[in-house]
Amino acid sequence: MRLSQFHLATVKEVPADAEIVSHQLMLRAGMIRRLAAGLYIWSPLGLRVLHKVENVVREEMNRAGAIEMLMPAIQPRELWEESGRWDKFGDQLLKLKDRKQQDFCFGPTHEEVITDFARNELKSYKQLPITFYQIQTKFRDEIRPRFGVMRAREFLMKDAYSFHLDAESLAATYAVMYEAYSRIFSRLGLAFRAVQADTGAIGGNASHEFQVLADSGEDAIVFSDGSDYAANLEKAEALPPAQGRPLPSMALEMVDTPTQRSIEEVAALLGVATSRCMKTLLLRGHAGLVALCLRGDHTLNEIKAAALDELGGEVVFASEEEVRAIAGATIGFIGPVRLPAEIPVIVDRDAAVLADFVCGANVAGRHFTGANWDRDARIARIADLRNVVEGDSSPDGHGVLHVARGIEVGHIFQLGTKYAQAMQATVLDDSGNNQVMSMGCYGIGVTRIVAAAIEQRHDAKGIVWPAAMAPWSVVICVINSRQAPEVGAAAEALYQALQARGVEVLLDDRGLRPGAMFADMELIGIPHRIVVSERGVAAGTLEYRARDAEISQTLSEEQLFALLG
RNA sequence: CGGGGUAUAGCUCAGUCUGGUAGAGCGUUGCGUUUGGGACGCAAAAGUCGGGGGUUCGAAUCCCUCUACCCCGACCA
Repeated sequence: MRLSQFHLATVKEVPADAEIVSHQLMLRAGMIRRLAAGLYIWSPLGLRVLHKVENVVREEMNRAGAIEMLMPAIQPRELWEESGRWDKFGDQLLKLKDRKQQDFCFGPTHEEVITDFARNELKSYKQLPITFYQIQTKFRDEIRPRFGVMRAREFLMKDAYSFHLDAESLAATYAVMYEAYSRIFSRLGLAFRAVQADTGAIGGNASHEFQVLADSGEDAIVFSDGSDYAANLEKAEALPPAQGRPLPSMALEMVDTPTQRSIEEVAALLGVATSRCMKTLLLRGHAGLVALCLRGDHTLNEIKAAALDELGGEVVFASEEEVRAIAGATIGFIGPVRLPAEIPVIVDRDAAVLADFVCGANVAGRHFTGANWDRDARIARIADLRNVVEGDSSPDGHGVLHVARGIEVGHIFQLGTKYAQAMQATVLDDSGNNQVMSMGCYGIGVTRIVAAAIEQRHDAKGIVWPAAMAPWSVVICVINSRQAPEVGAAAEALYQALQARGVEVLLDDRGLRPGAMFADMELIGIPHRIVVSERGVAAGTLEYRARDAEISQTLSEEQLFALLG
């Protein structure tokens, strides 16, 4: 590509609302332009990168035996009524009406459509297992789109769906997809981890997320240093503590804590560690309030809490009024001691082995010291309620957990029969009986990968693309060809020679001053740069510099060809 | 949806408190000089000051209202 014939739209300044590096650099490099909240135009440059990602994904899906197809972005309401998600999906589902006032939605995902397709097309167990996939635009009306293309409302996704006669076959394909995903992210040159995940809204059994490691990531992931255990923070189990609860050694005593409402303030006032304080949270359960107790230095895991029978699926904190009415104190002075008997106290495993702890007295401005379970407060039940922290034992018993940030770029699920059952997708088995098919689903956020790659690979000058994602492999920068025609001719010859070898080459023939040219090429992250100038032409050598190198080197044409393969 | 904020030239922003002829840098156009790390000179184009309403002799500025966008919390590829 001759740059003079392309539309490169780099800018020096960047809108103040671009918060993370990838968003800023994509804007500065001119890869994307915002159209509306969560909607982005992909410029010619951006599209080249997007296509690179798409092609790697496509190649690996094909290699794994999946078959490409394409489903409509717009889907009829009836299908979503069948699965029960028309209402359940919530406001993220963009609903539309056509001219006849019939209801449709813009697909946020395609389980319904593919299951409908499968029940019509698949009649016999002999057609199974089979995996379909598409690379297609999704729309989710996110509550808060942000970080540019990282969390946009409209985005490109590769979604695959597999169909099986039984769970064993599903597990086998799941393993194949797991491998395919690992290959994809490796080929794209990304540092990533596959972690065990909560199945969330999509539902089902086993599930893994593929997380690109980046400090700006929105997800917390944990992994063991003594095994290959890795999980989303939401999912990671906090093991019961090794030691049991010591015997009480202090008497229960009420102390004044007039303005100290937070654990930190109370601990500081009383001169005790936050780990000796009891954090008591009042939640609204389906049969009245429920108290959850955690050690003061631990945080509630809302996924674990939501799964408690008493809460039934969601975590809703009690209002200030409810707290005051029941416990006689405002938030900040709540504790398990002398709580009304109708409020069950569910205690975290680590909180349950505390003795002589500090807790709210259920009286405004007062806390207890020397509180002890059984003697002073009832335990209705002990459960795993907290988020694991750095240094906890790994749930598999090997090693210690570490916490990192990640960007979720892929997610695979064993859905089981959830959708096939609801939509009656059945096949005949080998004894002629109808069997509900088992399903797997496998998503990759194609657009998000582009942003995640930049988060991981950039420097002060701009993007540093991994080879597989670069819009062009090499750029030829031509210096002052207007006054030195032999320079232009040499650059043109090299351009032709590289093209003939199948190298994706960009010729910067814009006639800019060198500084401006170099800055642009570094911003957009071209991995290899050749400078053609009067002195190089005179010497018969090429000046080469890798994007991630500090200095240039002099190469012969043969050496360059060898380098670029 | 709750809480906070922003809206002025293509972009980044000043001007708003204290009402009085619309500003800067970058970018763009033309001419000239330049050509190894975002050049320089001269000239120029470019604004319904987010929309609507009000107060006033006079509104970017004060008041009301609507809209869009952004940030902090719950969702997800």
